[in-house]
Amino acid sequence: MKLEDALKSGKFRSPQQKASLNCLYTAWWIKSLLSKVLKTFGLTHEQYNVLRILRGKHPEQMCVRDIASRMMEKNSNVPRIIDRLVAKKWVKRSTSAIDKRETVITITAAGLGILEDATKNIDQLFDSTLTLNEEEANQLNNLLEKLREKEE
Amino acid sequence: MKLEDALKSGKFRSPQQKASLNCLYTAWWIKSLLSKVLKTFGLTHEQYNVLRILRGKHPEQMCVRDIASRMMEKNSNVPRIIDRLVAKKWVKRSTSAIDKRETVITITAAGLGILEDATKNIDQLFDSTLTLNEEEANQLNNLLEKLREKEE
DNA sequence: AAGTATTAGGTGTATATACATATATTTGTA
DNA sequence: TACAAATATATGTATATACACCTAATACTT
Repeated sequence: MKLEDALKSGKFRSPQQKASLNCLYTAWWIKSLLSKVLKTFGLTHEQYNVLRILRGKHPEQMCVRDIASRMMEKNSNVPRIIDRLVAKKWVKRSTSAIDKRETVITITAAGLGILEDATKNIDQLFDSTLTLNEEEANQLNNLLEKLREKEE
Repeated sequence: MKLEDALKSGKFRSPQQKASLNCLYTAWWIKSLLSKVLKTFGLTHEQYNVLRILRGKHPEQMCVRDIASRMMEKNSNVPRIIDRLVAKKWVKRSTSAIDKRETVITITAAGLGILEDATKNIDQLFDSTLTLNEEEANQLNNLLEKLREKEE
């Protein structure tokens, strides 16, 4: 669907402005797809992101700050997301012995299990829904990274 | 910045998967840029979106449903966003005479004023920060629309 | 070593998303 | 016409974002 139709609006100031809005809309669209699957596992997008980050280092633990620095949305309130994951017993929280300010987080076996199941479903959905071929995906990645070139 | 650096992660399952994440991250990045400017005007991203939609039809009024259908994030809770805009006197809310179920919204002169000021600032920021040329922006638009091809 | 600055994480608040449900009004139909 | 179904919006709840501020622990400075 063209962005004009999605937003019922025909006017954009420039292709560059349209590209920004298109990117925002596409991200919303992808998130909706994701959430539809994650919901069946009792996960939110952000909780899923934290679990994936933890699996990346497993069996090592990670402190809250390390997790936060790997989050997509850099303002995520990681302690609160971890609250929910602890409640569901998908991660464990404990205080670091070396630096008592630090909270260290470990993903549990149950957490690894739900992550694997959810990931399998998401991968399937994405493979069947996202229609870019490899070359187009590479092009898109390059353009997005160019767009963000003046990143602080 | 490459996505790998932004997320401190080197592993993606495929260029397609990376493209999805890249899109989510870029959207977050664009939103942050936007919010930085909007904040100085006491506006949020969504409030700004509603004001722009209203200006598009001004001096006509719009009902809540019409506004909602033009929002980027289709699950936006438009009545609540309008609450905040009414409180700041940037829009007026009244009941439709024809269909008393409908609430019709009009942007005020103050609303148009703040919108113009904010838009001027945003356009400047974007023109100076987003580095794609016209051809690249068009390419990006095409790829994003292709990505969403299987849109319901 | 004492006192200050910095750092890590937790907590509070306003606004938003996502979604379920409630209420008022209108439409359609027997 | 009366009543059921549909529609428009508002409201409630859990979770998230964005950001300010608080507390405890560590590091730095003199």
